[in-house]
Amino acid sequence: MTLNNEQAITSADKTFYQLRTDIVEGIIPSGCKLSETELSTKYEVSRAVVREAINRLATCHLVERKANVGARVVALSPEGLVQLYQVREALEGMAARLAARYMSDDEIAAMQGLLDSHFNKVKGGENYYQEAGDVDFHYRIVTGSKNSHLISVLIDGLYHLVRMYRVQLGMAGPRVTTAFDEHRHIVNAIANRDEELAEILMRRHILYSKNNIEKKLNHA
Amino acid sequence: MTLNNEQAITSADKTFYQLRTDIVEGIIPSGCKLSETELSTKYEVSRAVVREAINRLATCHLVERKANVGARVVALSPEGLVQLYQVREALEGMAARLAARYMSDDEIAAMQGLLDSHFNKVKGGENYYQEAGDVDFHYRIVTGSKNSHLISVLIDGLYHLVRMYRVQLGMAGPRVTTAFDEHRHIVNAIANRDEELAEILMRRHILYSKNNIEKKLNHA
DNA sequence: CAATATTAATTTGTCGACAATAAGGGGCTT
DNA sequence: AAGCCCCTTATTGTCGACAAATTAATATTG
Repeated sequence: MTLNNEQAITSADKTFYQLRTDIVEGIIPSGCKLSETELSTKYEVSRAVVREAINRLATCHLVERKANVGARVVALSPEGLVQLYQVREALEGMAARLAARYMSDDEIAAMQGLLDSHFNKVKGGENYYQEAGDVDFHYRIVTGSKNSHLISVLIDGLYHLVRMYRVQLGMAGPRVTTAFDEHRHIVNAIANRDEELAEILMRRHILYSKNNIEKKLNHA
Repeated sequence: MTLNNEQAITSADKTFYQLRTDIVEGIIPSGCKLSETELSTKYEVSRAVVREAINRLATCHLVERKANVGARVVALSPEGLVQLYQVREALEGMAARLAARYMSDDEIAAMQGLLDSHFNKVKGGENYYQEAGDVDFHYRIVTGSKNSHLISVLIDGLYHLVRMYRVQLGMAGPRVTTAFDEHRHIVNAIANRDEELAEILMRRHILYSKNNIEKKLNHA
C-alpha cells in the first residue's frame, strides 16, 4: 500500500483502527462477542470510545450489533463471500469505467509504471509483494473514478472484509501469475479511454478471482 | 412504501430517524451546521445519543463530520447527483441481475401485481402515488437480490440521498409515464430469468432517470 | 491601520456513574 | 422430570460533568 492517509486524530479513531486490524487479522476471532467493558479495560479507554468504534465497525459490516444485546464479529461463510464479490463486481466494474473517463494521463502513466515495477518484482521471484501490489492496483482504479461513494464503500468498507476472508481462509493473496495480464489489459483499456472494455475486463477479473477463492474454499 | 421495517427501539434510533427525515425533507437545510448541544436540547435527549445519531448519519453520507470541528448537512451539487446515480446504476443493475437469479416465483408474481395496480392508479389520474410506487418497485428489486450488502448500501444509504435530491430540488418524483414501461420491461426480464437483460434494462432506466433530473436541474 | 499574538468562549471529545434491558440460574408447580 | 416463573447478575443504553481543542474576539505591536 503506497499511501494510507487514514490518520487517527481522536482516541476513538485509534481504537477503531486497532479493533479493525485485530478483527481482520483474526486476533479477535470471527463470531466472537465484543464486550464493551472488556475492550475498554483492554485498550485502556473509556467505554464511550469503544462504543463509537464498534458502531463504526458495524457500518463496515465487520461486526453485527443488536440493540440491548451487543456486538459480534461477523461470521465468515461461503454465501457471504459470494455476496461480497457480487457487489465488488458491480462497484469496481463501474470504477474502471469511470477511471477510463476521469483519470488524468499522468495518473494512468503512474499506474502503468506501477505495473512494470510490479512485474519485475514477481519475475524476480518476490511474490511476497503480490498482495500489496494487487490492492494498490485496485485502490488506484477506485480513487481514479473520482466518485466519493465508490471510494468510501470500497476502501473504507468492503476491502477490509475482503482482506479478512483472505487472511482467515489462509490464502496468500490473489492468483499470482494470471491476475497480472488481467491488470495489464485493464490498464490498457483505461489508457485507450475505452470505458466499456475497462468495465467488462474488471468485472471478469473479479469474477475469476471469486471463482479462484471459492475453489480453494471448497477444497479446504 | 409497503413495509418499512425500521422500528426504533433505542432512543438513539428515534433521534437518528427524526434527524434523517428532517434533513431529507429540508427542515434542516442543506449545508447547515449540526450543533450537538443545540440538538440535544431541541430533541430532549442526551448529547451522547445525538452524537451517535450524527455518526450514523455520517455513514449514510447525509452529513459530513470533521474531528474536533463538528458535522454539517451535506451540500447538494450537480456533481454529487451525478456520482450518486453512477453508483446507483452499478448497484441496482447488479441487483436486477441477482433478482432475476434469486427471486422466487411468488415474489415475481407479487411484483407484477404491484405494477398492475400501480398502472390502474396512474391511468386513473392519481399520479400522487407515483413516487411511492417507484420506490416500492426499486425496493423489491433490491431486496430480491438477497444480497445484504446491496440492500444495506442502497436502502439504508443511497436512497435517502436520492430522496433528498428529489425533495429539495422540488421534482415530483420520477417521470410519470415513460418510467412505467421501463419497469414493466425489467420485471418481464426478471420473470424470464434473463439476468443479462434485467441488468441492462435497469442500468438504462437509471441512466434515463438521471438525465431527466439533470435536465430539470439545469433549467432551474 | 494592518497584522499578529493572546486570551476568552464555545464546541467537541472523553470519562465515570446510574438506569434499563436482556441473559442465566434457582426454585416452584404440574 | 419437564416446563414455567421469578430473581439475580451482567451488559448495554443514557446521562451530566470535566478535559481538550477550535473558533472568535480582543489586545498589542510594527
